[in-house]
Amino acid sequence: MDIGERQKLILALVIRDYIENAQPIGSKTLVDRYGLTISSATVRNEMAALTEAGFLRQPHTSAGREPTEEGYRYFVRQLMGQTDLAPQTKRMITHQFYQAGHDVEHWMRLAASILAHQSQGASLVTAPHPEEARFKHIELISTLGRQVLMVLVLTGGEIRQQMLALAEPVSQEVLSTTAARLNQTCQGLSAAAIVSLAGQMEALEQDVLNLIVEEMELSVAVLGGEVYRDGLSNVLAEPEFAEVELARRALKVFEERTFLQDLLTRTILTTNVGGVQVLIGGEGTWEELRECSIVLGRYGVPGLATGTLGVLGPIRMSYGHTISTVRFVADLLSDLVVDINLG
Amino acid sequence: MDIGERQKLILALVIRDYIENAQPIGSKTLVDRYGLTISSATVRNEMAALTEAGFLRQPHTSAGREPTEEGYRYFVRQLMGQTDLAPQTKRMITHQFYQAGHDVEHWMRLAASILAHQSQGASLVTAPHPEEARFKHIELISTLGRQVLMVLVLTGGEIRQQMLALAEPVSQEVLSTTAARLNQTCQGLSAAAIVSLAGQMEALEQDVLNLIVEEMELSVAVLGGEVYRDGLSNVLAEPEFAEVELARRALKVFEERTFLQDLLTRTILTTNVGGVQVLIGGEGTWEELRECSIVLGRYGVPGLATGTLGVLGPIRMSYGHTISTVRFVADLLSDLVVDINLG
DNA sequence: CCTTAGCACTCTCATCTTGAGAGTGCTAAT
DNA sequence: ATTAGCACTCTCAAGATGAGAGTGCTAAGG
Repeated sequence: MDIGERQKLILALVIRDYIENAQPIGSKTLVDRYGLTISSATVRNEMAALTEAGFLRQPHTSAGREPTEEGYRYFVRQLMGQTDLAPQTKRMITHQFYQAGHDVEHWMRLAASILAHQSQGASLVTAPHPEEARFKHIELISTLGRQVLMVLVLTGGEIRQQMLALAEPVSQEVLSTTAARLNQTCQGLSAAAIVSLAGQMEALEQDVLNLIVEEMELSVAVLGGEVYRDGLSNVLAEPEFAEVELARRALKVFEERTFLQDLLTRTILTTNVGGVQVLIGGEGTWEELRECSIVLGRYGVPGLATGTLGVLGPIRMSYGHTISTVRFVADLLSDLVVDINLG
Repeated sequence: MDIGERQKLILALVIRDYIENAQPIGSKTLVDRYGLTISSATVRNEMAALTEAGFLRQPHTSAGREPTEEGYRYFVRQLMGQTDLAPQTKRMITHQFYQAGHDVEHWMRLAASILAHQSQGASLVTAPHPEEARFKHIELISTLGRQVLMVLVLTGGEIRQQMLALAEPVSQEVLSTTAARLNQTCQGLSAAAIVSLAGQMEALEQDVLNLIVEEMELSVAVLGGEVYRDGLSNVLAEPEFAEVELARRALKVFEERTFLQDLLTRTILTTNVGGVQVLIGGEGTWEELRECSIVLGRYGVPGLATGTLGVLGPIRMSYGHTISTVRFVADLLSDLVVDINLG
């Protein structure tokens, strides 16, 4: 699918204009608006070729041209080139993270907020979780009664808490010694290894062990933890969602865990940490996202803990800026994961 | 503001019809549709009186009547009567909670999901947090390096985690003994009491103490913890939000923490646990919510830990069902808080 | 052979007109 | 007090119309 230099220029201009104005543009307007030194008739010919090639489209016989999904893909892959955030923007973002302290929850919210704000789209961030969970520390805390609170810390810094109902009340002392014993026994073990320890323990320890394994397995699930979202209302401001039904479907996708699960598992696997993937117009797979594009990134330390972050916007989004932002925030979050694990 | 019996009947019918059809209704249609034994002319007269009284309104000279905000308020307070969920619905909801185990995060998500689904609106649930935080337990866990993870458990079952950066590395053993000492010293104390302990400790303990106090104070803030949302896309399906700009503003309200903070602090204080409050059309205070109503409830155990839950929908929402649902789910969550604390 | 001026043609969109339908308020009769 | 009857008002959907934007094609020029 090779096209000439002049056609590339025209395609880029059409896309750039469409991203800004959300309206098809014709040959004459294009020449006038961007001061081209060729005539509109020439542009018309080139546009006809680009339409033939599947990069442009006419909504109706006598409107201008607008980019097709294929056109956007070509643009993002071949024409756009690497962009980077303005140093000033980077400083501002870094500063905000610096002020946020060391609370993971806080970082997640901040990341979602920054992504949403910078891209004027809806953002999504998943908490970092280990690709393979390993035991680090457990704590058992008695509440009033037979309920025990288990706090489980995994390598990668993830914390999971769960209630455990005992058959009969147990003192905090017994709980503490049990926890201490388990901390020693299970240190650094994987879920599978812990399972193999079963059978050689008394009832209380056995119960706790089962719960530990359960939580460790949940933790490895792609969408086990919390999902942080922001800027959902941004997408409603875009003119392509003037039709509410379209907006509703796009939002619904972002809201439902089952859908996100699907989306993330299918794309995450092919994305490396630090890499960014762009899904344009649902890529033929997701009907509900036909009017949307998604920029997904991954952060963290492979083998230790990773998370996903992304932005959803109209197809007509500003890819350069969004991709740079996702990449930059992903790098910052990766640093966080390193901090938690290595000080 | 007293109105006759027949007027009450007509007002109730208009509201009931408007909730169902989202369209103004005229005298003749009302008589036909509900098989009234009085003539349309009589209904016209009564409607004129209700309009005079401020309960009904005509969008334009020759449309039917629709309820005003004042009309809804009168309806909710005087006309509606107590409603309750169908036993079958209750069983279904209880069953779902029963299956969800004992994980607070899970309960919150489930509550939001059920509220959204039952009311066909957007729901919101805040995690339970103490009205006055008291120290219960602390745990210090060394990560690789000088970073220490502090896990703080408060009365009411709330757990807060925070990173602490030390000047120099400290072994897990030292951390454990420090934690043990603090657990003894601070047991059951309030933030204020812990502050007064300062000054008589070594550097490490002092650092941890400061962090504890900070977290305890955050915990008492109305919106300290996570906010769980669901069903945002539901409101977009309502015909009153065909105008996207309206929908966008309503969603934005639900999204921004600052706004929620405001909303909750102003209304929570006047709501008892188990009580339900209804805000209709922004109540003159919230311009962005002019097209919306909010049903807010509170759950938990006063003095121990409480949380808020609510539903946002169009003014034209089914108040009876929504209120019953909020009340029922609030009761279930209250049981959860009791469970956590009393086993 | 590539480029471009000129032109006839097409299609949308905003604006206007028009008539049916729904609803109202008033008056007079029951 | 209630209601039938009626003249009147206003909205809304369905055509009608014309300006504007854009296209493709042809033929002329470098």
